[in-house]
Amino acid sequence: MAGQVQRQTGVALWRQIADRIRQAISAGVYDEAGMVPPETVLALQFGVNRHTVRSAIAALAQEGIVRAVQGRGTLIERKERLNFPITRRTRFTTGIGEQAREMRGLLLGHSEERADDEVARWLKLRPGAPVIRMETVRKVDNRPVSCATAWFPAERFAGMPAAYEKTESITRAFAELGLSDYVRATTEVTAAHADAADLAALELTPGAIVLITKAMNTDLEGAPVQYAISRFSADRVQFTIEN
Amino acid sequence: MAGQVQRQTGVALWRQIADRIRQAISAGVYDEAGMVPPETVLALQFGVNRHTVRSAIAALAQEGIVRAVQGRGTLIERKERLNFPITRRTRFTTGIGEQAREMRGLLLGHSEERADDEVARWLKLRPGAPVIRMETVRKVDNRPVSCATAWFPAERFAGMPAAYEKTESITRAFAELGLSDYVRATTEVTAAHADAADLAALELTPGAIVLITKAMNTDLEGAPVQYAISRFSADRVQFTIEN
DNA sequence: TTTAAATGTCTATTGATATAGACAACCATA
DNA sequence: TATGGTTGTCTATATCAATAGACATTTAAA
Repeated sequence: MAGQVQRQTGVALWRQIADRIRQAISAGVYDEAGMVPPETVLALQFGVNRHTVRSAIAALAQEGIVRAVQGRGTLIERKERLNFPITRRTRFTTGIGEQAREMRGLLLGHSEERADDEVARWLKLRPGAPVIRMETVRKVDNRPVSCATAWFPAERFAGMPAAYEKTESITRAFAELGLSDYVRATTEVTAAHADAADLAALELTPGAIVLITKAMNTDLEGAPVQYAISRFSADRVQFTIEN
Repeated sequence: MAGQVQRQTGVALWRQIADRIRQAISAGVYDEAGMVPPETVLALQFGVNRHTVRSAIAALAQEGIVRAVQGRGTLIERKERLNFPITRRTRFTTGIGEQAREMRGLLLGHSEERADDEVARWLKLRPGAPVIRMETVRKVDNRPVSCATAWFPAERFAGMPAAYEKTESITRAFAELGLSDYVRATTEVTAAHADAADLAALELTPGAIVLITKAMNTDLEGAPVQYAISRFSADRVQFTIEN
């Protein structure tokens, strides 16, 4: 927690400080006390005014990460960061495992459309081939952790939206459609600032970071069955790649 | 490029716009013209004043990504985003492949110290066991793309810093020390805002995003030989996981 | 050589960000 | 029940960020 905060960078001090505190909480720096240091201490630490620290804490409170109690201090409410293993057998539903009590996928919308160049390349279709597109949000313990756009070959998986809405899981939806097993072929990972759609879907505060994956799943014969662009809240998620 | 820009988020509009334009350049959106759209067009697109766009472009010019020429327009100078495959045989040096002309690792500093709990857990040592720590920066075509802290078991790899400084590569340094082959066992990926150290080491502008990996390499018998925390400039890098 | 289109510069104004200080309200505990 | 430590609220001020408009300067092409 040594590095100082930076001015005139286009990123407000209160936001930089909020990010730093969030990270410290997540790293377990304040585990012993179970609360964040007093505002005056933080102000001294970061070399800013107490009011600036208060803005940062207000933002964290808005996210539900801390709760300030007058007279006592600022309590840590939540510090988890979910871990997603990325392997040949990556599945959202089972990947969570025992890290949470409940997980579900919600279908926001879907349509049948023609594959653009990117989708066609990943699904190994010709551009213009019919595909099913699904917009989904995945929630863990009722908190959204990722939103995704997924494409499926239309001929083979016409019933996908209905099956997903019923089962709330890609794995189970595939099973309903007769595909009992599939494997993760490729995953690309990048990061960016959350855009407006992310903020809404993931209930984030502006300036948040999202981890973005572009993933392709195939059946056991190697034929692509799904291409998906998923956006994960970087505060709530990390990936683990086991080779 | 549809999503609008967001106000009162602690991230200045000019910075959000700079990030968006940088990403668009990197994605090849402007490849045809070889230049960024006129300021007035961008202002309309983002729904902001032309002066705000100018601030964003000034920041990108400072990074050396674009060059504004009066009367002509804003030319794109540089648009790379390096791809790093993460596999069982992940190596920084060879992973770059033909994406660049030259790559080198620079040793910033090193020390022998005792393993803390985290390092001990990853290297499968007892806490307090002696380890070599190295701080490095990796450059591709003379531009820094990542900085890393790496730990090695001290008994086995005492000569690591010297070997790395000489060979500028982990793989070659291991070879010098008698380890001819190794494999990537685990990689964790997260993202965060760049901190002060990142900004300096990676020559970033404040507010930038870094992709963070925690990686463990083992020898062919499965014994850990290296644990490293690397921080990559998210603008310059993406990861690909092939399963 | 003219013209259109683009970036560069200047002034002025408004709102968000940050600092500064003072004091109120609340909590735990000595 | 005091007291010290903490968060909450208020006022005031300075600086940065963003908008608005006008006009100069440069380039490429008609």
